[in-house]
Amino acid sequence: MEVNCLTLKDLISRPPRLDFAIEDGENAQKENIFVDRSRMAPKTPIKNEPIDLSKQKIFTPERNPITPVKLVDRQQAEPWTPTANLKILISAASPDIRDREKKKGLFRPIENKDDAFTDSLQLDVVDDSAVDEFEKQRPSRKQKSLGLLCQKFLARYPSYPLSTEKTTISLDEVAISLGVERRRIYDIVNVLESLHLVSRVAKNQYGWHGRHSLPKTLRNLQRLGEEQKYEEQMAYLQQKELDLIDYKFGERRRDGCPDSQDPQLLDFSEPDYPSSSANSRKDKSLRIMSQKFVMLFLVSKTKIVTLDVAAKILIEESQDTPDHSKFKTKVRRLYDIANVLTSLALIKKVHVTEDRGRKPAFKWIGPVDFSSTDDDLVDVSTPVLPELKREIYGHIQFCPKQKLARHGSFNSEQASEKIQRKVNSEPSSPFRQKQGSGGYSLEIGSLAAVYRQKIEDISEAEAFAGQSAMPPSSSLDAAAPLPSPPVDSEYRVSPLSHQVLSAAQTDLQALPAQNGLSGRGVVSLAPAERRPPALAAAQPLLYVPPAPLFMLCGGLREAPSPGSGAESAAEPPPVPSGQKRLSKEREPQGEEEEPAPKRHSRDHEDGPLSLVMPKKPSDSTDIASPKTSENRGSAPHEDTHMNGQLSAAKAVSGKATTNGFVSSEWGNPSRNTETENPSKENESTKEPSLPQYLYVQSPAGLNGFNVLLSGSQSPHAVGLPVGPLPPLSVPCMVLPSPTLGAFPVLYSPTMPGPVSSAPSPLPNAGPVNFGLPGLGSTAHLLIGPAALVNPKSSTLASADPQLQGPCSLHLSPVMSRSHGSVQPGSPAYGGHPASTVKLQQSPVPVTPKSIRCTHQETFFKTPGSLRDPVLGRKERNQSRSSSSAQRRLEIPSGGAD
DNA sequence: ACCTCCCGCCAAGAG
DNA sequence: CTCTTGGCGGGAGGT
Repeated sequence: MEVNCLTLKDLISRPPRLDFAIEDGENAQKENIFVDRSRMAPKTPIKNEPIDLSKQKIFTPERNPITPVKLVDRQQAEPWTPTANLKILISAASPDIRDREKKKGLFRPIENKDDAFTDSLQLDVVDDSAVDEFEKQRPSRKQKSLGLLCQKFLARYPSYPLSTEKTTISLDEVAISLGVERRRIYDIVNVLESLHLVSRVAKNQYGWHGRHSLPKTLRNLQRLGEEQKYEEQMAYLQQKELDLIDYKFGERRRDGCPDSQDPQLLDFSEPDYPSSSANSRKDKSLRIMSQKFVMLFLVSKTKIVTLDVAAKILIEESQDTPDHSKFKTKVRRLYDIANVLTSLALIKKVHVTEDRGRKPAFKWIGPVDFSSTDDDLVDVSTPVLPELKREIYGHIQFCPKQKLARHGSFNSEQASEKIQRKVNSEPSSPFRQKQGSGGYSLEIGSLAAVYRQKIEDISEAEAFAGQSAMPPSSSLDAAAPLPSPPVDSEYRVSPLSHQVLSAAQTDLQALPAQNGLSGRGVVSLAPAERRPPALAAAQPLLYVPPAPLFMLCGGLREAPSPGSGAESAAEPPPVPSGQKRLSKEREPQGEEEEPAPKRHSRDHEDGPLSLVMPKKPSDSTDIASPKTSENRGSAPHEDTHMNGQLSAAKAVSGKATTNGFVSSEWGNPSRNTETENPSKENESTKEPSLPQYLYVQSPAGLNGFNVLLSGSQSPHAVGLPVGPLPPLSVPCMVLPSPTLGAFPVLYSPTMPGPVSSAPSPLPNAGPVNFGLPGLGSTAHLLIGPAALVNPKSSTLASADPQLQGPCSLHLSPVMSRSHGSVQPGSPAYGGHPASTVKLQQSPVPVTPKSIRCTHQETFFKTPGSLRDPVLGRKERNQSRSSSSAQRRLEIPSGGAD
């Protein structure tokens, strides 16, 4: 509270101008802000007002000539955005944290400027030094870029929301929250919609689907692109001068595939997608352009598309007369689209040098192999949980024989076959074969083999329903949610002592499993029955389920909690306990996806491998009492699955029953940043500490799988109290050594028993969260691509789910390279898919957002409800009133509210 | 000078 | 008619 007061003061004291610029990172970003500054007073007051309000948000009422009222509305309480408040509080609470945050800012890549900016601002404010800085900091054009905005946007939602969750996106809210005009949001949403990441639900409302269907969508687009013969067109254009070519194109197009189809095409995957009516304005929509643009990449052998070629093709298709202005316009649009795609870590900027010179181009860095989709996998994995399918894909899991048997759907062989089939099949996609797929396939194949063996071995084992999913192309998508296996008990780990683990951290491999285990931790493969009751906290034990389980997944993103968006806004409620908050914050944002170039850069800084705890948004309360339930098993798989994730998050927040696992990491280093500050928060939360893992080399019974036990992370760092460890809470990871190579592992501490229905979003947690079915709620393994340790790549794996995904799967070299190549600065943080994280590096949880969850969720989720909240209404009204100015968003409320 | 692409006008669409 | 969407392109920041 005090902090808040201070903040206000500071703000007030500042020169008015500064205020504008500053605000939250969010606000800062607004285009409006700048505009306002320059124009404010003189020019259109009306329009400006809203803006001003938002910007000024409370702090500088006086300043605002225009809209004093709002100030009133806003309570004094909210000098800043909630997020800002949180940050402030945090910093006030801990100088260390503050420092860390600062560091982060420094580390952050350019893209993160916003965040950095925000952070710095806040910090500055606190410090008082600020003014100058403000001025300096005023958001640059880049800070206001669509790509950055998109990252923030993505950060609010889980890449792989639980199927059960329905996240709705209120454009108004988002715009407000992000501090931009709605128009900008349309641009983002349109592109996302083209990939079916979102779908329009109603006016001003979109539903968030996440990346679950991305592979499928891409596959469809690829197919369409092939049908359209885009590859040929591109090749043709590239060879010849665009100008000359044009007309030819037209001819070809007609022959080949009708453009008209395009709109339809869009529909393919999701129902929501309203088919666009034919020649309406919509035909030219950004959505369609986006799909076509993506198709070009998917069809291209080089995976590189130059904007001029893309523009040409688009113009052709649109049958517009190819005049120069049209071309220019197309290119502008392509940049818009490219920015969003870059934020999704699907493409990255490159330059192609040709005779003519350097041409702007983009390279596809997203998933290349879409072959394995959920469908098949579904069968394998889930007779039980149909729903999981979606969530699953991209993940490989092992299913206990029993379950399978139970369902009667198949036996181990079948399962393995399916997997392999999946992997191998798909002749249809050239890409996969071509690119990295080879490596990928191999891996999968080996995994499948392993899987099969395991299954056989397991006969006795307990069952848990596992789903085995192949990692589809999606693997690239970083954040695939792990299906958590629900359940139960089979795998338990007792917490390991930190010390022991710490040793491991440094060099996992150095420690033979045996060694490590012998002392404190024992790894035993035991069926559930066997598993001993909870161990004393001090002694860590690892039980390994008889069958190996595992695997990899894309990122985990669990919770879709909309909350992320709330970040700024959501935060409002004072954080009850610092701990809780922290834990929450850590949450990466969903965004995992995100893309965030920044992420990687940051990531490494702290954590070695990190675990990512999903934070659980809403249930902070729960958190407190972790229920370590050893037995969560009872829960249905679905539940478990969800729970697992949630639980993990909770656990984290909760203090991780375990030892502080929670704090340590956030897994997502890369996660972007997202929106606001979250990153800061997270960081603060995070610990620099190393990840502690105990590496056990293929313990007997594991068939070559290596087990990583997470050491506790230094809870202290986070400030989380180290609670008694719940007996089972030790997270562990089992990796097939040979096959997988080093993966970053993220694990979530055990979850508190109950899984809240509301999933917590782990936005950025890059790492994948696994729930081992056997484990019970307690043990969840998260593997974050970022987290993955790859000896080879020094780069940090970005937390990004997206990035991660690939990593975990072992992208083809090509892919990895490309990622690596990604410019750090570029928004495409995604760049390091391949990168394996060094152990030392822990992915830094980038996303602070987690904190908000609870509040946020509500905030975001129910737009309708949200709106009601004062702010929303006001804003709307205002905006509308201002409607004359058509679009200005009024952000007065400052989203924060 | 060229690449990028922010910004917001203003019209099509939706309700 | 009001409000939502979003095409469009001027013009400015970045290199």
